[in-house]
Amino acid sequence: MTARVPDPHLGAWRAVLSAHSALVAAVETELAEASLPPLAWYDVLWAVRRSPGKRIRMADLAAEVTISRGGLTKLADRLEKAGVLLREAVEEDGRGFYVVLTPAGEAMLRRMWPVYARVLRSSFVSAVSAEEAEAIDAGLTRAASVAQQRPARRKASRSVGGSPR
Amino acid sequence: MTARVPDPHLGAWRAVLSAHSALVAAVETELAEASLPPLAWYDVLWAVRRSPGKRIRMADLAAEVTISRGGLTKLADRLEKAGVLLREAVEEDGRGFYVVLTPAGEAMLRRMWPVYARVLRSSFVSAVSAEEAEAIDAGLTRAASVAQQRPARRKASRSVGGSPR
DNA sequence: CTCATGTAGTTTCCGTGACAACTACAAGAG
DNA sequence: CTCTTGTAGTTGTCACGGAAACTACATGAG
Repeated sequence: MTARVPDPHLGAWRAVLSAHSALVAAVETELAEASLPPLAWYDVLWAVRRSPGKRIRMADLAAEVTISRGGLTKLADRLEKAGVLLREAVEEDGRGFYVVLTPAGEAMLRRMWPVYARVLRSSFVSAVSAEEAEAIDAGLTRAASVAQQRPARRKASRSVGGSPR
Repeated sequence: MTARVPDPHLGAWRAVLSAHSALVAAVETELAEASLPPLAWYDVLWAVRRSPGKRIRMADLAAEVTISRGGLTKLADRLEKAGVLLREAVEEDGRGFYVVLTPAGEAMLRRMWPVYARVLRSSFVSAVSAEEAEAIDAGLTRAASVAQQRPARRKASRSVGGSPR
């Protein structure tokens, strides 16, 4: 029953799981305490903000934030209702929309990032050395890309964070 | 208020997020293809199995698998209905239950692990060097433990001013 | 013993996301 | 053109999990 996964790797994988859940939970908690929206909103806003032209098609956005297209439609509905983004019809393609941020959306991003960053600094930066960070980045980026090759079928979870600017 | 997070750490955090989502998705896919239950079931079964005496209280189990108590009640209901676990009343405490595995539960675990392990080997072990694995384990385990200190709501955190106890 | 308070687990209600069916438009073949 | 097939996005349905109210039992003060 001990299917061979080397101990160091098994330990590393467990660490990934617990760091992920602990940090995401911490970020969500801090955002909620600051009366800010959940991390999912940040992911979407940030994905739009960093896209070329600061606009992005729904399907591409869904891929960016690793959510289903149907799920994104509803998430975007909420964001639009909150006034932080807009859907603009695409001239050349009558089926599609560009998602763009409103000024309120940009502002929201600027309010969320410091909270996110504070958690990262206090829990992640403080606990991980620069060398470890390099190793984590290198190893896990490779693993993620290998794992993504083989999405026999899909499913998803959360995505990336970064600094707005 | 440009909350700065060092680049290596930011990159590492992004890598954690994408590796987590890609690998979890891959495992879920493979489990589904093998007509096996989702990862959440594995987590529960495995947590029970590795507990001292191979039994564990509901609340402790909830903490182990990072799920709310209410959520665990329902998950355990499904598992129990599937015949893979049982709730045994605790003699000394009329409120509580021990969760224990049935033989079918042990068998389920033995069928699930090879699938899980296969994905880990093909996506994680193959992409991550032993040294990187060590660094990932060390760094992320530390980060997780630091992060876990804080997601709990502001309790009597008398960190300031007064003398402790 | 009795009462107040705390704890274990369950239940109710609600928000969210996956999946598949569906609508509208696009694009290439003939 | 027109037909077929493919793609973008939305909608309906469903399963799952969180939060808080709730029940039953435990425990310590008096």
